[in-house]
Amino acid sequence: MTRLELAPTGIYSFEETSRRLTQFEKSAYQERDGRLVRTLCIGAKPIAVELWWTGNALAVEIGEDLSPIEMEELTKILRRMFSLDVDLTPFYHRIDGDPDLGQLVRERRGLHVVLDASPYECLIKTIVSQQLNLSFAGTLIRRLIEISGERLSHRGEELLVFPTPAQIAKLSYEDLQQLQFNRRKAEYVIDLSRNVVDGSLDLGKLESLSDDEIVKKMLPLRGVGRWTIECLLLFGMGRPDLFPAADIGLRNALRKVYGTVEQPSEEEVRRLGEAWSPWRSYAVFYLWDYLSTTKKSS
DNA sequence: GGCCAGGCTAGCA
DNA sequence: TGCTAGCATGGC
Repeated sequence: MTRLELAPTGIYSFEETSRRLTQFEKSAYQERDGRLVRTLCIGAKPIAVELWWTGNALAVEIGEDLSPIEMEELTKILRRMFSLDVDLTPFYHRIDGDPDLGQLVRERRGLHVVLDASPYECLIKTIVSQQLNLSFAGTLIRRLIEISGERLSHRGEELLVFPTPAQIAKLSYEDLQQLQFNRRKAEYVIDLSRNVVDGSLDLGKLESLSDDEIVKKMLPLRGVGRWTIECLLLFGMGRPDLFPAADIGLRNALRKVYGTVEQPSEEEVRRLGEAWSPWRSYAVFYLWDYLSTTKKSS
């Protein structure tokens, strides 16, 4: 057995941060005895990790012994995924005086973005989610993992591991259509995975590129539009200054914040966003959270 | 029952 | 180059 404690940099609320995981990431995170349980891959080796908060650090427990190199890798993965090194102090200073966003940001103090385990996982989940309500999107993602992902036994329970590109590449379009994917979406997900497998798409190379370079590189891929790339940059790579101005959820959130009847246009949203640079990703993230935690009205 | 979902592509003008 | 129907189904 291995145990770690990872302290955050700056203000961090695990309560706020994990709330979203149990609400929107049910296919990846499960709650067991006050801990979050999920699978992760260290290199190619899948392991089950249990996570909880000690009061000032993220505690991690793994049911097996890891080598020092694996420990180092796991630490790196978790610090990145849970944004433990993202100090939000400058963001809070920037937003505190904002008459419209100030309050909703204060109410979520310490809420951090939790990244997907890899850019590939993020891309697949984002493509599946396009144009669907989040609840149904979650159902489709779970079904995809169930038919193609590996199983891992943990405390007498079976946990699912997010499939590798090779595992999804092996599926047929009809396999996914049977899960209620539409034909095109089935093609996007499988074709993209096949591109990763045959080496024509190297997602590992994205890390060294700028946001704009990544947009240029990814846009020609079928099924990948601007919104999808913005989500990849935000939730797959943790880039801090993304603003998906066309996003319907963001526009709904802003309509609610400003109490307007009509949704703001993409252009208006973009202009509003400029005030929150270079922290636009967190402004969007808090607005999305605001939208999903307040009742729908008008 | 109808319209909208944290979009995107292909086909048409 | 710009516009829009169609997608597959759940949720409200």
